[in-house]
Amino acid sequence: MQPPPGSEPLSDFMARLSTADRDDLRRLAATRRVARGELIFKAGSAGDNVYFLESGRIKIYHLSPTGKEILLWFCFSGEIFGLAEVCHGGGREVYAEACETTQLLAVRQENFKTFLEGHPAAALLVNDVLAGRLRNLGNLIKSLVVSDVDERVAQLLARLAATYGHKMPNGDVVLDIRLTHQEMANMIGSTRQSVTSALSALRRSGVLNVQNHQILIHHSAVLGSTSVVTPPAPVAR
Amino acid sequence: MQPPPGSEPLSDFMARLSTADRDDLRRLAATRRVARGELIFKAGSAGDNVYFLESGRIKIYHLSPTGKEILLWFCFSGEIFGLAEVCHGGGREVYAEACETTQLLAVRQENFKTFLEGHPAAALLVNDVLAGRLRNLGNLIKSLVVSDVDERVAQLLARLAATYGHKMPNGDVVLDIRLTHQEMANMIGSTRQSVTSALSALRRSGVLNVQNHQILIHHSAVLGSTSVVTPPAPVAR
DNA sequence: TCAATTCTGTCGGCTGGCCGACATAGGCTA
DNA sequence: TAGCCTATGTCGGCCAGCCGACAGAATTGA
Repeated sequence: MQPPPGSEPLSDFMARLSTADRDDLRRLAATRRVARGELIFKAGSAGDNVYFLESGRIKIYHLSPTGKEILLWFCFSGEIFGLAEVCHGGGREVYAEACETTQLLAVRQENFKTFLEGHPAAALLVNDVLAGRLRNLGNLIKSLVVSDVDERVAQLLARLAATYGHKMPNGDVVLDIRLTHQEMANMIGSTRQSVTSALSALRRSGVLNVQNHQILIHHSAVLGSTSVVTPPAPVAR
Repeated sequence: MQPPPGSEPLSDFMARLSTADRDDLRRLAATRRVARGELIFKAGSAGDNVYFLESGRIKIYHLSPTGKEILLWFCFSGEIFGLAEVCHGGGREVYAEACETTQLLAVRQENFKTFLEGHPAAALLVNDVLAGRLRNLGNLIKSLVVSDVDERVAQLLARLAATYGHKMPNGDVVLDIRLTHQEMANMIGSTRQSVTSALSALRRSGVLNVQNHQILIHHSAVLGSTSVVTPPAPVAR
């Protein structure tokens, strides 16, 4: 399977840090345990900390005035989050919520800046992480604008499978992140009902199977076929 | 006027660099002149350079398989661009095109990385720029999902006015970036016609005026009122 | 073990806004 | 000054997909 647009491996910040750097960073950090459904921070609050996920899973999202959740991305073990506003100053614009019981490290903004100044490799790594997220959001915007719901669901699955899927011996890919249709809808700007129907369409056409909350994507399936490799010639102007 | 969501001043990378750092960077750079409509890079090409805009204006966009342009952001004088893919490795995913005659500096990827390693302040500045763009795209996604076209147009104008508008003595704001309705549509995922009608609606309701390609936003107007400051309580789950 | 709650699946009605289509205005070029 | 090209303005048909509604399945909690 070719890497679908928007999938970025190597998001594990802590793992990519050198051992020495990691130890230095750990010395600055306070640990914190968060239960499922609890907020780590919310829009409007001061962005005084940067966080690192030791275990568990959190989601970063906007909230619309009517309470609709716009899910921007997940963070898994090892990932850094909450630094966009910290880099920039000003309050949070997004919410960070634990999807399951989560263990995390918190580092105060000033301390993290000082740390980066003394650890150039870490600073470049942060660039990398931000750049990857920027690409992801750019791709999401593209698909919001040009793709219909069925396509967006397929692309979402392809992206998730590439990043978090487990490859089976026969080439199939198993995705065992427990996602509700509602959450998927929040990730692609659609509704619960539309995701349900898109998924059953995919199941009917045989590209995937759902068994007890695991999604099994068949080996031959070309999901999210909006290829990036052969863009059309730029339009004449 | 309160700062609308998604507006980020201080995007002028070069200006925020210290004089010494700027000189060091200039030594690594080749200059290049690009005419209006010319591409600096395109999706699929190798991301071997980072660019700095000396003068002019460029736009960063995706292209859909059908040739539709998805405009992610503009860069103006002093801004850095083309680093997301460079940080990350891999080819370009977006197009960079000059909106007018443009003078720019090009620095090779490896050299820029080395430069950042030796200039921590610059590396932090890059973080800042990326973080700002990440926030902007996040806000764009939010508005794509929750706002209708009329609202999105208003938010776009508010954002542009905050970043690039000139304040008049009487409090009105003048926006003199020459944008076609088509370009605006490309920035908010809509169509030329819908932007036209949204703009005339705004004109009719008296919040703005258009005279020879300048948009004049009335002082009292509260454009893009989707405030970030008082989000509703998170939905119970 | 039995509520209580949360998810999944399906259906129809309603509509925002996309997509032609066409007319006019404005800006460049010669 | 005429001619060309691009941008603006307006209209109507059409449809993807949102929304409400409801039933059944699956989970959770006590």
